[in-house]
Amino acid sequence: MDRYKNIGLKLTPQRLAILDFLEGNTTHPSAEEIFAAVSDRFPTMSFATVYNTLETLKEKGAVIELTGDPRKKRFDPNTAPHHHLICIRCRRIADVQVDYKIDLPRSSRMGFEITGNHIEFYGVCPACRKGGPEKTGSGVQTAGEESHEN
Amino acid sequence: MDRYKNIGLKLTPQRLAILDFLEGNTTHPSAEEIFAAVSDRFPTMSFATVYNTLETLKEKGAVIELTGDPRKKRFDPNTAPHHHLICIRCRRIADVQVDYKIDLPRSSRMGFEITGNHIEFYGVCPACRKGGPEKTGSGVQTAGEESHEN
DNA sequence: CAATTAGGTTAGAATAATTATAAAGAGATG
DNA sequence: CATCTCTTTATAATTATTCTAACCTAATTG
Repeated sequence: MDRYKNIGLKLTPQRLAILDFLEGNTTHPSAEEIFAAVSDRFPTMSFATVYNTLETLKEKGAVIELTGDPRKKRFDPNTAPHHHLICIRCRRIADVQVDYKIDLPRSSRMGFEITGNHIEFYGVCPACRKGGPEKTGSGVQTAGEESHEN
Repeated sequence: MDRYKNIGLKLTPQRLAILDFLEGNTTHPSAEEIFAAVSDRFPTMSFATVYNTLETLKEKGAVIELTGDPRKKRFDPNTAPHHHLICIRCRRIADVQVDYKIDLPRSSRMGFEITGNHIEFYGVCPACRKGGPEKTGSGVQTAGEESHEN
């Protein structure tokens, strides 16, 4: 929690509650899940505060907003460079700590100034493999991607 | 267009109009943009038809649904394996045809059965570099990712 | 050709997620 | 204490997407 003291952020009780829930959390929660968890111990919490706080934290670089789940925003308190493994059935997201050196050749940059990259691995998680969860259907961003496999 | 004849799909005028708009389109349009473009030439087009058709095409593997824009769904008629370069300001998405061999070591797969992967490169597009477009703010999925750079 | 069936399309309602607004609160400063 | 700034809250509004029910169309059958 110390890491938040010096980012020029007023640490209100609500923000602390959110930060406390996020700290060390590897489930990549959505705004909804954060709201649910935090309003338990903090019944006056408002949904707007969750979004406001997340937006602020994002600007300060204390959390990262994830893509990969087209249905809702998800947030990751782990701001160190890492990639993700996404279940195409239930949308569960796991961390991938493997470090890849991927460079986009200048000739392919289309004039963009590159600031970073992120790899999404797709797959079926153990639970879904046994006909488990599967709350979500619609496989996203998977077709044709198999050939990247080895 | 021939590629669509044999995927077991009834080629109605509406579907043809959508397919025609998508064909060779590299702008990764959203449902909204597709609707706007197609209802020009086809004023009776309904939004539901756009979503229905895209969902059907996705199931048939004729288009890919993209992640990378948290605000809306986007679709890519290019189903060959490729990656994307995303402007963190205006959310424009460009194709990256470079082929990367990235493999997730078995020890990092968390029991997932891997089906594919997708790299998102982040950057600032030429237009936004000159204080151009920038319709969107909120940089997504960029913090900490710089260190993947070379 | 009338009746039937199987999608497909449409308009509009309904949902879900997110964002905006306006009023109230809390803390710091002069 | 008055003022200022920022935060929080409740609620309304917006946006994107999905659902529903009625309608349409083409193919099929009798």
